[in-house]
Amino acid sequence: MRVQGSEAGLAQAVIRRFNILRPLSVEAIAALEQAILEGLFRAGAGEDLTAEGEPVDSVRLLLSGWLFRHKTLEDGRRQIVNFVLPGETCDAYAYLLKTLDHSVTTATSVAYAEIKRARFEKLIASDRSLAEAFMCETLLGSAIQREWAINLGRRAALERVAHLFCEVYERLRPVGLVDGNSCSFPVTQMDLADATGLSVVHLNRTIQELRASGLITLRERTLTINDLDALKNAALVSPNYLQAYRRD
Amino acid sequence: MRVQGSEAGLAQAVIRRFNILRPLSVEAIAALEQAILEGLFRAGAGEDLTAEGEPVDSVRLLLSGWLFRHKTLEDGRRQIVNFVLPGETCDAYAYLLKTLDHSVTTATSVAYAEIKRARFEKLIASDRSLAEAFMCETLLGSAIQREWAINLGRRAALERVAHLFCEVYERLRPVGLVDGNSCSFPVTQMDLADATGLSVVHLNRTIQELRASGLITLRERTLTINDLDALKNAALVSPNYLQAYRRD
DNA sequence: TTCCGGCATTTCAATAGGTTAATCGAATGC
DNA sequence: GCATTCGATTAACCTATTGAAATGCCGGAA
Repeated sequence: MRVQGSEAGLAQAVIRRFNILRPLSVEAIAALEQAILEGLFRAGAGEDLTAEGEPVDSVRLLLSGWLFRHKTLEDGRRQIVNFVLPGETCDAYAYLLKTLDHSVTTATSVAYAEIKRARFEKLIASDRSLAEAFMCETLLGSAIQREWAINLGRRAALERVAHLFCEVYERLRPVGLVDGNSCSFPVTQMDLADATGLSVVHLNRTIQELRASGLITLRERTLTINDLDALKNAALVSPNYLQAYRRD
Repeated sequence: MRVQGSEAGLAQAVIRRFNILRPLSVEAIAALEQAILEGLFRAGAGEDLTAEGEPVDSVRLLLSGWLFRHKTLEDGRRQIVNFVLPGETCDAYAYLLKTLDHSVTTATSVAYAEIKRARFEKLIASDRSLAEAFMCETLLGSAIQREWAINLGRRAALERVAHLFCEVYERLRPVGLVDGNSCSFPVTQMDLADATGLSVVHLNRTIQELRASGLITLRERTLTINDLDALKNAALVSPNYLQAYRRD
């Protein structure tokens, strides 16, 4: 759905995030904002933005709401391979590949900006820092993806879930989407199970355990981390993979 | 170790691979080859090329041999998050991030080319296709990483191992490193366990099972896939994620 | 030749996590 | 108001995978 009317402020998460990745000049920010405002869209929860096997010809920037990147096996087993959180880029440069290897689906209702390939290439050609910021976005996505690999491959259930909570919290923080020690967490247990590679039943057991230990509160789609250090400890969080989110 | 003397042919895997990612002009190929020959190195098996937490200031192209990308938890649990195979790029653009989030270690003795950041940037600025090829390299790495996520999260032991075998075979094929239905597979069972998120014991059992079913032969560091279709079937291989390896 | 170390293999007991299915509450549609 | 659906929760049972430890194998060093 194409967005009508004034939407000032929507681009804030993106700009904030990009500014952390690379310090941007005033002109670069204006150019980015301009490109965003030219192609604003909204979608409801549970809609596919792109499906595995399709070609893509544009870049999307998520302004608000959450997306899932996921893949499904023939027999229906599904793995959410990553979340896309507000301010993050959906598929920078993906038009270079023939087709997408995974699907992207809205977890909530979302607002996003769509920048067509030609427009995007003009944009990054116009400013070096902007191009680098998009590149960082891609690299950071890869780093997160690798962390998910060790999460799925080597962490036990409790550690996995705890880790995911920590990661989401730390990814939301720099764009201003955490409120004290709470943040939105609009994900069903089924989705959470598919993100952590667990069964729904065991995921539920695991969440109970985290609740019982007092580390987190999770209700009404809101996650509260009662003791971040303790949670990170329980999750065996790696120190380096989200570094680029921090300013020097 | 800096390589001395004539090393013609070493760059073949890289050039072959890049040419598949993007058709390259004669000049681009020459420039790439030139850059490679300027910084040839070798290393023995088991050496760290870069360690987690270090900054990187160059791009590496693997000419021969295998590398592991891996991460380790505090208590020693290790996950190999990907292999780097001949012809593949180690860390294009990684100098944009502060530090590396994972370690890269040689699995075998290797030859690689190291291109310093400034040299690399000059190289990609000189030719659009070359820049795009490096970009594709990065994107393809991400796609593979996502496939590893579903492998670790949702495939059962036998499927996981079968999938890894298929993937490696398909990644080696386009650079000319498969011989009929065989390819080199210089990975100990311990490493393979760390790559598939299994214990060594269970990995061993799983390999026995694959052998017993006649799908593969694995001995003396050589993998033979007796029936590729059957193996892919057992692995529930996804159709799209390696697409870019194929020419149109 | 012998000793040694790295790797593969086997065994066996223990368990983390999966499967199935039933229940419950809240929200939604009619 | 009632039926329906969706998500969360619980229970009972089951099995895939782990962990520890011992054994065997092979190639290299002395």
